[in-house]
Amino acid sequence: MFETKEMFSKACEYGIRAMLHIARTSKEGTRVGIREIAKAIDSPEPFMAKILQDLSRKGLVLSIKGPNGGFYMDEIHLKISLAEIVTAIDGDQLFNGCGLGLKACNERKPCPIHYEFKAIRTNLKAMLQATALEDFKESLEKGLFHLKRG
Amino acid sequence: MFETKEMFSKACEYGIRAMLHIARTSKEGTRVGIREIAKAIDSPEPFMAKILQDLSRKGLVLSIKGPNGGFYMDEIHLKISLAEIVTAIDGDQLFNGCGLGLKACNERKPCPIHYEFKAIRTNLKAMLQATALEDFKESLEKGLFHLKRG
DNA sequence: ATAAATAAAGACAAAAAAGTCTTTTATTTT
DNA sequence: AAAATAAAAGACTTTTTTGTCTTTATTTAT
Repeated sequence: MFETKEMFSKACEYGIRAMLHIARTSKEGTRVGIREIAKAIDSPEPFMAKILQDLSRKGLVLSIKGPNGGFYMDEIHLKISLAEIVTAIDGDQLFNGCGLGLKACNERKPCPIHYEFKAIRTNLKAMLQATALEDFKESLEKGLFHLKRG
Repeated sequence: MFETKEMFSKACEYGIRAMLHIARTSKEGTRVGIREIAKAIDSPEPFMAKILQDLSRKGLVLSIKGPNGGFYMDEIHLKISLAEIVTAIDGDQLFNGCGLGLKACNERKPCPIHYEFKAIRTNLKAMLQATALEDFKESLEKGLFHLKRG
């Protein structure tokens, strides 16, 4: 009937993968264009453009227009955590919201799964906060991981 | 731009809340109708009907038509875990899927966050599997938790 | 038997997410 | 300056999810 709900939105999945790709290719003066990014991570090009433009507006990635333009990062951007990317694209409901969607859910007026869920969320957030783009740079360069769909 | 992605779908949130309400009101020979359920958990009535009919078809809850009809549970249903409800409505991607949406992601060909993510998923699944409807019955009857939106 | 109550089923509508296309703007190269 | 390249912006389309409405089937009470 419904089926297949994932942790992150498609936009967020593409966003994380694109950021990892840019981190991998980002060296001194190297920029990578949307076409190449989309090809590298196997995502729909115009949708990818929208997501990256959003991330660029929010300062998570740098870009310049024109020939030899494209997206790139400096040392500071490599320290961006997965949590920051997720928050920028999907918001913070995954980390802070009530599992049952109850607005008024809090310590004083908890939903049934409040305490169990809080632990999971905290855990998830901690993991994503502790994981920065640069942590993957080397292993991505060595080809130990893949970023393609299929 | 996008914002506010939650862990479960709306259908799943309503489904869990409705199941908790039925568990709470379900005593010998007591049935509860869709109208009352929707009111109790503050969900859209016709949408609630669709979700419950789906759960009923899948055997997670019992129902009978006609006067004094409605939804109810027996002892066995009270042992249903939150994981079973989530899987029935949202599927198992949350527990088994790749965080970055990569179909080919596995131990041999892992995505960058594969290992970190696996731990979270396992944790989440374990928590939801370990939590059954009957675990909330008493505290719900005592009014210690709430199931309303606002 | 008939009427009333209720879930089941399925068509329909609205909103949100995902994806595409076109035009504009900025930059570089010639 | 002009042409080419690439991101930015925004309108548009499609698909999925959420939500609504109407009709049908089943059960109970009268």
